[in-house]
Amino acid sequence: MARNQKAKETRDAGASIALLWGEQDQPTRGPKPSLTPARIAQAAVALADAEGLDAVSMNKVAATFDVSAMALYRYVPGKGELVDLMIESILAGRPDLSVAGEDWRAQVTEWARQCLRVYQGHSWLLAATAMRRQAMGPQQLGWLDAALAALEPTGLTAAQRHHVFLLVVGLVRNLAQQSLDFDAERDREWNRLTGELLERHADRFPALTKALADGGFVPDTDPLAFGVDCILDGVQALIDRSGATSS
Amino acid sequence: MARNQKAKETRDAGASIALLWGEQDQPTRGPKPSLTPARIAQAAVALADAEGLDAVSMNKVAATFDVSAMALYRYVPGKGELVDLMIESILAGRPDLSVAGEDWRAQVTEWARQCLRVYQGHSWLLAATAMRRQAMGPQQLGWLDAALAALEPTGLTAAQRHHVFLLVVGLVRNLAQQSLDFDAERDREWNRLTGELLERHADRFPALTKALADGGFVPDTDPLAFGVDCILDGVQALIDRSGATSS
DNA sequence: TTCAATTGCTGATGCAGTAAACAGTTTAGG
DNA sequence: CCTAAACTGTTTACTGCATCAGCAATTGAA
Repeated sequence: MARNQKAKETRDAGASIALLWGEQDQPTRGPKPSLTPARIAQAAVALADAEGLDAVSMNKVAATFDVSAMALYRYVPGKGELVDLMIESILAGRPDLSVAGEDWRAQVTEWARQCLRVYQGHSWLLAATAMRRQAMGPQQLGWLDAALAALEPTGLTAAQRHHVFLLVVGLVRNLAQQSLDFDAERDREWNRLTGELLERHADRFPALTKALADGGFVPDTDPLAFGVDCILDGVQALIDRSGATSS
Repeated sequence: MARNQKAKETRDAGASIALLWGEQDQPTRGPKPSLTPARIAQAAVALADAEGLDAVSMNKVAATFDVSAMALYRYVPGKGELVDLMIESILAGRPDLSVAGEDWRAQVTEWARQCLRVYQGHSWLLAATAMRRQAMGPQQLGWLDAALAALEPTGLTAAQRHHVFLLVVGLVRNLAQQSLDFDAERDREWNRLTGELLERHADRFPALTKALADGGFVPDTDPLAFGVDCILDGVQALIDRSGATSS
């Protein structure tokens, strides 16, 4: 029970992974393929960037190549795998943290900033990663590796570094979500109406009401820097503590 | 452009919100309605709990009441709004933080623990909240209010408290995601295969490889406590700093 | 040259959400 | 009391989706 996502994940796992890693022997006989998984993924990304994730259907993607929908299935097992490829596609290139110097805090901050940039540049990424299971391809692993590398000087255990990584990713995703909601003007109406309701039920939400009165949720500082600093101050405290313990 | 989610969110926003808040004047004339939005939402939740979010279709939900799919549209504008109701339904009841005493750290920790319990009890919640825009109903606002209230003793600004809230939610959601991936046995195969690939390309992922060798990502402590402590240590540092500034 | 492998196509299937029109039920207002 | 309006649930139908099955054309290996 609790078969959370798509129930039909029974398709050959090996094939999907080989696809993600680009490790499939191409055929010798037969007509030359006119497409590649990568090109298909690129087209899908362009479509999603322009019209949102819902606009990405096998038909529409195929249409950009003047090809029938079923042709895509010669390159990609199904739509889910296509989404995986899309994700890998926009994560291409491991983040470059060298601009942040040697300081691990600066490096983690830079990592978060670049990650956020990706999310903001592709508004569908949030939905896409939530839709699919945690199926990490090489590019995604590259980002993970970069973050863990930045955290190595902290001296934390692998598990601890992983937790910190999760904290930072969570922050980035939340900020991305937030900035998506923010400039969606059709949500203004919604916020206005909810605001009215909130006033009417102010007694049920005392802290929230007070917070709104206090200037509300308009960020006064760079939210990313704030969040990362908060996390990393916590990490620093952890380092100090374990250092004190071990000495 | 970048019309992230469903393109057809043009349906009357006022009606959806009235539905969420239960603020709709019920009719006098006509046959007595045999259903209520709340009962429909409950049935949908049961379905999602048992068979996953994908199993929640208007048809299946309607079938549990021996009613045609279209009958549901007399109570709910569309599927999106139904999902919103499902979310509100399982968040019913504001979290009770009194067991944690007066300490704000303990209260925030307790909030996170209860929140995580909800996510883990309803494996579809992650996907559902990611699918929908940030459309908070009263129950969701209640959780937000409780968190903000717990953070009031910190003396942080409203915006800062909101950021901390986002950090904690991000943490909880990541942990939920993680524990979902963990006990999904059909992902074992996937992890095994990816592990092999990773070994073969160890040079591309030095930090990751080393981390795996170091005992990997098996959590050695309570991940929730670790994350919350990390965040709250950061908050404490922030408090100390601003206290020093103002004095 | 022959044949097996491979590509891309057409057509069909099943399920999803939902719009429209309709038939039956209840109550407010004359 | 009676009619008209409001309301409920149904049937039918439309659109779009992912995907399966089978076919025709192409191409390298034998």
